[in-house]
Amino acid sequence: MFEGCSMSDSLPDFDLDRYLPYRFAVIATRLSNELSTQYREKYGISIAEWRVLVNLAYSDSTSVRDIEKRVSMEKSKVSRAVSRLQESGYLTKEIDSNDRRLLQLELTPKGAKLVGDLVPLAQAYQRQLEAQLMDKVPGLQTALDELMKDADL
Amino acid sequence: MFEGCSMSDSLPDFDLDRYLPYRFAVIATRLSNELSTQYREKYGISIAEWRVLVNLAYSDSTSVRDIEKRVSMEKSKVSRAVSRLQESGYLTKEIDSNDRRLLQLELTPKGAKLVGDLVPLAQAYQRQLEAQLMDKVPGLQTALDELMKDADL
DNA sequence: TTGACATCGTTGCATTCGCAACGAAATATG
DNA sequence: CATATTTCGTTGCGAATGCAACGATGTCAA
Repeated sequence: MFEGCSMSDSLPDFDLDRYLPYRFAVIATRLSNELSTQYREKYGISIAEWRVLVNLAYSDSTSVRDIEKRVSMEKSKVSRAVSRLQESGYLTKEIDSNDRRLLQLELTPKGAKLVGDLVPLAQAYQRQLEAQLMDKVPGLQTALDELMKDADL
Repeated sequence: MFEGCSMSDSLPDFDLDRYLPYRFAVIATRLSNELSTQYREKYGISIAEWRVLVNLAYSDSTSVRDIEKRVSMEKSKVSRAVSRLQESGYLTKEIDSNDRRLLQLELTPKGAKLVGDLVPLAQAYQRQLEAQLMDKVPGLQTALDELMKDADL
């Protein structure tokens, strides 16, 4: 009841363990790291690069801007991830002929093969999380839906 | 059904929008930034520093190690945040007399006053999130409880 | 008691990050 | 048309990050 209050100075009550920004930060870091260590070691891919690859494979995003919005990553981060992936031969950059400011990104066969290797790892991890969460999955997902809603304003 | 499958190459089905590590990363970044811009501008405090302050105020953590575990931050990150806060006069560092490897961190009155200013901002943001989530809050929190469980293994 | 081992906090270093500024290209305005 | 404004992707730069190594201290066992 009087948690966080000492004798002389009185701080407002505050429950860090229920505080959502903090909880999300802790869990997000943990989930990202647990998985990314797996594919970093095997394939030398960073988290940013993973996101770019998956977006190219599973969404209509073809430009840096599209990915930036879809994944809410800084465009400089996307740009550098794309460059590294291109140097490694996982994707190609071409200038969009309709709007020459835009890039047309495309997975190479080598890139598609890499995604084919990476996705099963991700799926296995997702299943592991869902097994841990059990019946709490639907409630979690709908809450996440709500929080993702106005992500692109 | 056949999403993510093009004619020649066949990628495994994968739904990025339900993928938990990705969703947590996006939301966590968004929540942290929205709040931290508020107090960065007003008080010049970073996210790492905020977490150290709140832990000192609202938990029994007094050493760098305690905070490191509680908040799952790298110890170097904690160490540097602590140093900055000390330089600004928000906390004091003393060597633990029982175990001289440990630090005894303590908020100064100035630091306690800062926390008293910061926490209402955090609470207002929490209320805003809960208002958006409505009845989805309990389901979310129990799911987060589950995911935080083995955080300290 | 002594020496091997573990723990705590700091620091060096290479990498990554976010932000702002930039050139090129497209669009809007006059 | 001319030119002001906006958009896209890249890059420079200072700050932050993660990781390993380190000195200092504590613990454990021979």
